[in-house]
This record gives sequence, C-alpha cells and structure tokens, in this order.
Amino acid sequence: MNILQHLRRQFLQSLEGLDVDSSSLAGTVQPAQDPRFGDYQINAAMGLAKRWKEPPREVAAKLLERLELGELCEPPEIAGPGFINLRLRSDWIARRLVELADDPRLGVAPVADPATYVIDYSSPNVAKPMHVGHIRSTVIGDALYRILGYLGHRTIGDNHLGDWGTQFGMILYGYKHFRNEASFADDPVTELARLYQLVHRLIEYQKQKKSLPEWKRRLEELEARWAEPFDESAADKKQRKARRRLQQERDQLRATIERAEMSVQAVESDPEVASLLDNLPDLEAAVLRETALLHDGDPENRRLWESFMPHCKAALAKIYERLGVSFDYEYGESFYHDALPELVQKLIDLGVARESEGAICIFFDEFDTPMIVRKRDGAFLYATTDLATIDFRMKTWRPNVILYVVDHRQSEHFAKLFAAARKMGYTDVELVHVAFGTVLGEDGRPFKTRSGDAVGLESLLDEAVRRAYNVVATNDDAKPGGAELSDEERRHIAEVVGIGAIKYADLSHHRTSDYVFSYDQMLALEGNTATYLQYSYARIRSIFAKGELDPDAPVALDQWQWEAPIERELALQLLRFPEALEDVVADYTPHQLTGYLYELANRFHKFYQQCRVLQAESSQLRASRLLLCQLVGRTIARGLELLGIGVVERM
RNA sequence: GCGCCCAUAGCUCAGCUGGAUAGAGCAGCGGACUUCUAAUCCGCAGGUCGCAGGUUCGAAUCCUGCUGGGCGUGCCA
Repeated sequence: MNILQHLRRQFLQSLEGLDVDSSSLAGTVQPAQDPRFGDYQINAAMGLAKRWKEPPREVAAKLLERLELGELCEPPEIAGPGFINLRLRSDWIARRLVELADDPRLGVAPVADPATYVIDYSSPNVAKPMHVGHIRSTVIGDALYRILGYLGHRTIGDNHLGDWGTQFGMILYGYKHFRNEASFADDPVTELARLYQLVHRLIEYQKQKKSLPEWKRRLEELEARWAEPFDESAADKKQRKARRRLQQERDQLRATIERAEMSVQAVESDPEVASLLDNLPDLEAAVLRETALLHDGDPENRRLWESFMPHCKAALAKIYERLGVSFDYEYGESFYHDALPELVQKLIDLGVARESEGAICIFFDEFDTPMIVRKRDGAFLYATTDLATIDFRMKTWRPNVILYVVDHRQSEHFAKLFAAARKMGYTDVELVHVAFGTVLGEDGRPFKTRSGDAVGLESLLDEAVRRAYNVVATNDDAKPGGAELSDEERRHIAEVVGIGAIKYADLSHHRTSDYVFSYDQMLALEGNTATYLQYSYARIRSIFAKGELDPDAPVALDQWQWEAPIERELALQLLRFPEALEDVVADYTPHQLTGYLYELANRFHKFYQQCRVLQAESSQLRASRLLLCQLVGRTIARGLELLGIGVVERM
C-alpha cells in the first residue's frame, strides 16, 4: 500500500461537491517537511482561502470536517498559516508492519493499469570496447527496466546496438590492410579493437595533418585581431561580449592545435604506426567506401561482417554478465537496414519528407534545420534508422511508452525524431528522451585517460574491485575476533562491492546533471554509497546468525511493539518503500530510490546503536525488533536488486 | 547567430508538480567500542540558494533581464 497515494485519494474524495480544481490539489498532500509537523501534511488551505475569501485556518477547519481518515491518523492539527498536519496512528503502523512480514512484495501492489514500455538503453557500438561513456545509459536503463517491471508494467528491454555504421567500415578496412593473422586467430575481439583504434588514429592523423595549416592561419588571424587596441571602458556591452568570444575562440583553437600537434607527433614517432603512413590513401573516403560496400550487400564485406559479429557480441555479453545487465532483444541498426528505402518512400508519399539540396528531409516549424533521412549520395543516416525502429516497435509491441536512455547532447535529435514520428501518425505513444549528463573526471572535464582516450569500462570495473578488495581485507583483518573471511569470500565481496559502488555512484546522482567520477568518493564507503547499504544488510544478517535464527523465516508476532522513537521512524520508512518507487517512475529518476534506501539504512544504523535486538528486555520487544531488522534487510536487498546491485552475507 | 541544459556550504551533491527555521556526505573540530561488525553513531562549525527585477499570503523552486559555464546546431552517431 502506498500511504501517500491513499491519503491523496481520501483527500480528493473529501472535496467532492466543492467548487475546486481537485486535480491541482492532489499535490498539496505531501510527506511532512519536518518530523515536528507529523508524518504527512496537506497544504491546500492557503491556496483555497484566497478563492473562497476566507481566513486560511477556517478553510483548513472546513476541509478537516469533510476528511475521513478513519483508523489511519491521529486527529489532524491545523498549524501556522493553515497547514494541516497528519500523524499516523502508531497502532496502525504496527498492524501494517505485521502484514508486511508476510508480503513478498514489501507492500508494493502491482499497478492496476499496466502499460507497455519499450526501454532503449546501453546501445554501444559493437566495433569498439565499451568505455566510461556507456555506464550511464546501461545502468540507468537497467534500473528503470527492473523498477517498471517490478511495479507490474510490461517491459521490453531493447539494446539498439551500433553494428552498421562507419565504425564497421573502419574495422573492415583495418582487417583488410593491417591485420595480424596470428593475433586474430588467438583473440579476434582484441585484434579487431586494435584495428579499430589504429584506423581511427590514422584517420585523425590525416585530418589533423590536413587541417593544421588552416588552423594556424586562422589562429594568426585571431591573434592579430586580439592585438588590436581595445578600450574596455569605452566599449559597449555588445563589443565586450564579442571581445570575450574572440578570446574564447582563440584559446580553444590554441588548445586544438596543441593537441593535434601532439598526436601527430605521437603517430610519427611510433615506429609501428609511422611505417604505415607512406602511400596511405585518403582513409576517411576509403572507410566510407567499405561501409557503403557493406550496405550494398558486397559479398566479401558481408561475409566478414557476419564473421565478426558473434565475436563482438560475445565480448559485450561478457561485460553485461559482469554488470548483471540483460536485455530482451538486441535489434541492432543492421536489423533495420532493409526497411529503410521503403520507409523513406513512405515518408515522401505521406508528404512528411521532401527533397532539398539533393537530400530527403523532414522540415519542422519549430526547428531551423531539418532532419535528413537520406543523404545526397543516397545513404541513410541514424535518423532514418531511428524512425524505422519506432515503426518496428509500434508494429511489434504496441507500446504505450518508449524510453530512450541516451545522453543529453542528443536532445535536439530526439525532439526532431519525436516530432517526425507524430507526423507519421504515431500520436498515441509517449516518446521520452530520458537524458543524462556527462561523467566528469576530478578536474571537472569529461572523464578521459591522460592520453585523451575514453576510459575503458573493463579497466574501470577492475580498478573499483581492486580497491574494494583492499578495503575488505583491511577491515576483515581488523575485526576484534580476528579475520573471518577466506580469500575466495573476500574476492566475491570485492566484486559485489566494487561494481555496486560504480553503479550506485551513477544512480545516486540526478540523471540530468553531470557528475564527477571519483573512486575515492564512491569507495570511501561512507555516506550515500552502495557499500553503506550493503554493510547495513550484512549487519542484519549477522544479527540473525548470532542469534542462530533463520534470517528468511517469517518472524512470528501478533502485536508489533516499540519503545524508542527511532523504532517508529524506522517502521514508517519501511512502509514508504512504494512511494520511493513511484517517485522514480514519475520522472525516470533512480536517485529517488537511492535516497530512500540511504535514509532507511541511516535510520537502521541509529536504531542499531540505540536498541539491543537479541538482548531486548522482553520476548515481544525482541520479536518486534527482529521483524524490523528482517524487513530492513529485505527492503535494502530488494531496493538494491532493483538498481542492479547485489548484497553479501558478510563483509 | 539560434536552440537546449546548468549555477545551492571549502569539495561532491539532494531539495519530490511554490509551503513552516534550505538538507546530506566528505573535508575541519570534539565525543562514543569489556556490549548483536566503529565500513557505525552523536555533537559543533560552515550558505546573500550566481546577480537584479517581477508574480504570490508564501520563491532555491514560476516569469523576465543580466552575468558566468556546458552542450548542440544541413548530409557523423
């Protein structure tokens, strides 16, 4: 049962027959801001007072006359300017708690009206190893998938793999010209990744080599303009702004040139790479040709693509397994290839798209630039594929909602995509771009290695697990009764803790904001971290072990009893699990659940500090506290599971 | 140029469709292990919520302008 939802329903019902806009008033029922104001509060009276031209406290009193909260609440109080404070009756909490003991769903009732959600997440490029940039989409998408499913919705997880783009052209070119046969036979994925990196590097080299003279000319120009006399005090606002922009552009260009010169230098001084530079064709064009050949059904490229794919997918599967992430489908871009010409024709026939400058475009009133669905050279783009994907998903699953868990830089693309879909007639589906921010390094810049590459996901996980292992070992060695974990257990714990730390760090931040990635912070194992929650769980399991009790057997109890205020606070927090899940789903923000779990664990630790469980003064109190412990443990384990994070018995 | 996003304590972040005295965690200072794991708990200190207006009984939250930052912007994904 969702208490907040219940209170809102009761309140709205009590308003029937009154001249009020009840839809806007539901939100005035809220959790209390401060424990002194009770458990929940209704803030409707102040707003209504104005409309009714009556003093707010009198309005509050009138509302209370109609409100029937039965056995749920103590008599409500009117406070301050007209707040209505609600306090749950402790006997009601006690009854609910005993009911929870037998409820495998921890009070979360399946939704009355299940919807179908397609969730598009992770979507890496199969041609290159996953890196830090893929964490957020994968982890957030997986959490939403789990939570929506738990709430009773029909969920379809679809990993929209990038298996058809230019990156594959690079691999094809690299394989044909630079492959090391022995390495490929030995470990195809590593060799393909090497080839991708190599070709990518060479293309960058060519581009930079070509552009450098032009950039330098441009920089000289900017420097010259900068050197011109400029009187700050005499300039108007616009001139000052232009001046600053000039400086910015100059600095950026300087940095670009510096970086380019460094990487050109690096390529030329790398004996293995430098030897390839002679007689190198225009690689970018060559790669595009390979890509085009693949798309046009060239048997050789097709055969190679088909032989590469299983290896690439197996490598991805390995990392997904380690992360504990799964999908129902993995329809990559290639899956839609055959549908594209037809789709574009359909768009033209519908009058949605038209020819412009040789390309086929969809124009929108609300955007300056169109969405191009077929290039001048006849090739299709990811926008085309994305439209075909909507087409397919609508026909196949008839979803009510499609979620795209993709970083915020693509927001304009999705705005156009959704507008185009509506033009195609898909108006009865909710298309949502679940955008998220960038993972930053501790310098506040996007998280990169020193050489400027994206940090590989695998090495990220390894490092987190390595650090977690050290902490686990140190802590175990320091236990009063001596170490109690075998090395095998320590390794298992380190894996769960390390990976959990990374996922939790990501999920505990609001998805739309950029966040700073810091091993020290997420493995500090203090504060709002996965470890703190896992530790609470382990402590609970330890209590049951100490008392030689089965932690999973229902605690027999007729009447729940409490003594310290913290016990009631902890109990109430347990009852609010459904609210936390509802909050997550309302805006697709998993950090609402991490916040809830942190608060739960925090209350548990306070309780643990103040209250003896096994040595409680009476058997009834002991059973009551054991019930609390068991429910906290179950809620933490379930909550973490819904975030894709595991727990351990001991740590 | 245009569009989107952001600015909250020294640092990293919350603040739920406007609500009562803006909250955590780190870092700092001071306490609590003969007692179910001190990976914990308690206390102290720390904020003109970027700036200026406006709407409102009430604004960190909504509107306008400004400042500072990030991202995107016709044939990459």
